[in-house]
Amino acid sequence: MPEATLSTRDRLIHSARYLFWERGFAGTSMAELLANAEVNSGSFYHFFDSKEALLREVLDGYLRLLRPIVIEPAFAAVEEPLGRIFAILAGYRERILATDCRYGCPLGRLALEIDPENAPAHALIAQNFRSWIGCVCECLKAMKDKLPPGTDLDALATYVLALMEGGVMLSRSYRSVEPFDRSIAQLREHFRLLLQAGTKSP
Amino acid sequence: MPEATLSTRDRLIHSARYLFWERGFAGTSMAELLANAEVNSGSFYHFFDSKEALLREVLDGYLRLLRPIVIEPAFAAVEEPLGRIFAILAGYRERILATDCRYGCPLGRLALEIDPENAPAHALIAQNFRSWIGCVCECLKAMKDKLPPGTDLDALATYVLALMEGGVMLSRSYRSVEPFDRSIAQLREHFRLLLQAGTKSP
DNA sequence: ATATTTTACTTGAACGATCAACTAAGTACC
DNA sequence: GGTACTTAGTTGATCGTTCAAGTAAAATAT
Repeated sequence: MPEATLSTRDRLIHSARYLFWERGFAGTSMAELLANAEVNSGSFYHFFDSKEALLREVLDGYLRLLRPIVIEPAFAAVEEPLGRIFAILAGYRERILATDCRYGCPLGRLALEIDPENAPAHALIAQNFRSWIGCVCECLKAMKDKLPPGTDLDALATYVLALMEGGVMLSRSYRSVEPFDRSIAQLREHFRLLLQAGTKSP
Repeated sequence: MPEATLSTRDRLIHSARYLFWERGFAGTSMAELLANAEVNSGSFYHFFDSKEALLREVLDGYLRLLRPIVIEPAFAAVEEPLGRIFAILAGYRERILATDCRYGCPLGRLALEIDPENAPAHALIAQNFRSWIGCVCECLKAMKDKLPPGTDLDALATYVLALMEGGVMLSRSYRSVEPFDRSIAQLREHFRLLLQAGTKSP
């Protein structure tokens, strides 16, 4: 996969992003990574101190890719705030279908795999989650007046992320998009009820 | 940890259950497993064909442990159907706190880690999830008349599971029970709105 | 402008440790 | 004497990492 135009360092990050997602961190061997990136081990250790240092770089990269890859396409497709949230979720549905229901959120996977004592890695994962929640929170703020007064927007956004991660997980083990769809349908119902309650006493 | 009273086979399953949860499947080496169970490799291969066969046995064990360990204590504590669902979720909150927010659902972790091509393992994981959903569905059926007519109980139970898994995941990366609590609080609100809507037009 | 040194990066073999898996000889209880 | 199980050790492959030797271009000195 690595393009000839990419630098050695970028090829390593590219391959790591793919392999850590596909096989996990422990499940990816250095040999596999080096072969995929077409890099010799010596060059690897010129750019990175260790496999773990590369993981941190990958997690940092996700932080920069979140908006352009996950959020912006959804925001570009829909104007309406609530529609934007469900457009983000529809993006994950696409990913599930594109991988024949083998999809696992790369961050979710690492969140559960990486040793909790690896604090820097978990800090970066949490930062990614916070950034995702922040994007959803933007939409919620834009529709704040339609929601019941006093609604905890941050908690609601966290709820959306938790549901997405759980839905993706279930769809992977079921090898069917159905549990994801069911979960999203219930979330839609939740918002319908919230908006209904919001118009009652504004 | 393995008690002297346990058989060799049971010690292996016991240790595997612990280590696959703590370090993951790929992250657990045979040497570590054998040392933890105090078993020699020859004995291991007398009882199991491979490390993967042991994984299947562990997943099968979870299926048998779900009700006695996860469900029954919650059902014993609360009588009211909706309260029972939140008692199950409170059990996970306890696990998060007991592990100093390092908790990862053993099934969720394996669902994201295990290679999707490992069909037998994923079938067992999905069976576990289905069983969990079934238990929650029991509660929902018992309060069916209080919910809006035509509510998809199975979808609602799937929704609860997805939310629990996502909440556990976020709390692990945040190293805080807060995201879990926030998600559960929103779920409580969802049920409040559902029950409110259910009493309007019965 | 040319010679010299420094820096940046690549090469691929080799390190010791550990990996999952297997075997054959042995013990213990029927 | 036969079945069930344990013992201790070996297998060759693979693990993440290191290293000495090399190249090519940029920076510095003459």
